[in-house]
Amino acid sequence: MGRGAKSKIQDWPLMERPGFLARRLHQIHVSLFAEFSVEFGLTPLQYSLLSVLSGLEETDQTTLANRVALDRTTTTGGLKRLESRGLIRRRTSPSDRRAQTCAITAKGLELLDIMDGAVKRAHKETLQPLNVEEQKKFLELLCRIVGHQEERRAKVS
Amino acid sequence: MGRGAKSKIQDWPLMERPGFLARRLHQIHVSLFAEFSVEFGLTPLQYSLLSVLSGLEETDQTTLANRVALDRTTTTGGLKRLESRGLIRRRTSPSDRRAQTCAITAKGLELLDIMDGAVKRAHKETLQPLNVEEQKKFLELLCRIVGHQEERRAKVS
DNA sequence: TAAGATTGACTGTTCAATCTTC
DNA sequence: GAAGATTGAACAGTCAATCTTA
Repeated sequence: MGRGAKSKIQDWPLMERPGFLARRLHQIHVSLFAEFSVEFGLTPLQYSLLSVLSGLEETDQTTLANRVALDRTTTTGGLKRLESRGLIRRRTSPSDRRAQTCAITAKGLELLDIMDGAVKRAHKETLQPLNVEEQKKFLELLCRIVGHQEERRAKVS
Repeated sequence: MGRGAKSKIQDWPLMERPGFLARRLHQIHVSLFAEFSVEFGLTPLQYSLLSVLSGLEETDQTTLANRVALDRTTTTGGLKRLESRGLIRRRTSPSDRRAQTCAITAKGLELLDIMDGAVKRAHKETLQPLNVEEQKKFLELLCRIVGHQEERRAKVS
């Protein structure tokens, strides 16, 4: 039972590796999102930021980054692109001059409203190969993985 | 039943949106992969390329890109990084002077061997929040989604 | 013309370093 | 010093344009 006796990883098909499948799933959704909503010029990330902002009052960037589970740097980049299109506004926090706060604009709310149907279709289409029960089960399991790993991350950092 | 009667997307929690969860799952795996194998300096993508190459003879880049479901440009980038570390070698195809072929080197095979355990742990840890049956079910559903969407992609292009 | 690859541009992602403010 | 943000570097991913060769 020395080393070499167990199967090597190159004998493990890509389609059975969780990491590979995770990358593909993400890739597929981004592709479908683009397909359904190219004309709006928002990426899934930018859309997430905008839709979360729509449910919040003026918020500082760190809080927002945590909400969408993003690096602060990535958040800054996305917000800058949204700001340049007038979909959000940013300013220095009046209570803490280190902090930047941001809020959605009327134009941003309007775009969200217009995109609503296309975005829902993109999400739906991602799971389309499964039947309704399977979709429910899949989302439940996926949600548990993400939820637990978030706790894990919280412990580590 | 006019527009506005149905629930807006901002009332749809991120943790129930397939696209958001897909991004998070991928993010989590990349993070775990890094955690278990920083010392080897390979990313999951580079590892995929290397491990697929280990099971193939000298292969042209387009074939390899299709195998790992990657854009040709992304593949080129990854291969260049592997080549610069001497883990693979590339050359112009003798049969078609437009094509580049690549093959793994002894050094590449050796690295794969050393990394084997860490990589398996990273994949395993990604699904750790689920019990064994759930993991099996989850992978099965995930695999079906990716498989079907691949057929879809094939049809479109 | 079409196929293979590369380049450049833009976005996303993380990390380290830095700057400002607390 | 610590907490906010930004900048720069490196890698990943896609697309359009270009170059070479078939």
